[in-house]
Amino acid sequence: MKDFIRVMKALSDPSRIKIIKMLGEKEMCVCEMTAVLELAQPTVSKHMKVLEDAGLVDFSKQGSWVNYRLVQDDSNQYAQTMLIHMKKWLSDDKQVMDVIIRAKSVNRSRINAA
Amino acid sequence: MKDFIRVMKALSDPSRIKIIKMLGEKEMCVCEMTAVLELAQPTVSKHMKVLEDAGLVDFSKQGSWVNYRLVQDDSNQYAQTMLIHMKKWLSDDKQVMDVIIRAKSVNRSRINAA
DNA sequence: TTTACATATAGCCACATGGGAATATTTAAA
DNA sequence: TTTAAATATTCCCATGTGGCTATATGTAAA
Repeated sequence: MKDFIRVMKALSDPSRIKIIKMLGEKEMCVCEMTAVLELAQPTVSKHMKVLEDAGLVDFSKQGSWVNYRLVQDDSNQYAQTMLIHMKKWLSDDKQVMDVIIRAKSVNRSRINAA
Repeated sequence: MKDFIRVMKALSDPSRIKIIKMLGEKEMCVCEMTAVLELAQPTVSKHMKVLEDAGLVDFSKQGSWVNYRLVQDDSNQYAQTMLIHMKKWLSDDKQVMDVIIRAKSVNRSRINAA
């Protein structure tokens, strides 16, 4: 029950939905998601922890960057099933389309250059 | 986005999950669910409104009783898909099994007889 | 060892939400 | 029209949560 509810709660927030949809397109670091979502960096970090605890995302470290990606393995049935649905769902949502477009052009090495 | 999140939020609470699982077995009125869940009646009514707004349940009135049931039609894709998963998911959960057993023996005409 | 950058954590605030008691509303029976 | 039962609504409280700023931690380059 708790595992299931953790997944449902994780998917109950617009910012986290946007993150899931962006990660469906490509791996991203926290600073890239922060730039695209226009949220404070700690806010994004907190969201990533919620998603990770739910079994929806994991990450690999690359220098000081943390690359987040959607979980691939089948260790959490609820998370995996929901991720499969999320591939199709909300793809035509205005807010989602907007962040995906901006995610495509974001560049981690230029974020703080402006 | 809002429709989707409404469904996720509706499924983010243990009491509402128990209600969904019970309604998967049979239609129930508010007084029956109140008895089985051991919650106050207004609490159950409020949960039912959340589930209804999410497109997960609807009801028919029978005298002063309100019979709630899982939505059957396909008007809300997210709700329908989740209900299909819920048929299988959490069926072996201890809390869920407990309420289902008690739901089977509850009798609306005897609830206030004790 | 500084310095700079990326990320995480801690602490705070406003608001959402699950719970209950009290009360209003609805419906049928007396 | 009372009366009684089922349900919905209102109001309140404690807790959870998304947002932020400030700060700590980690990592690599100078």
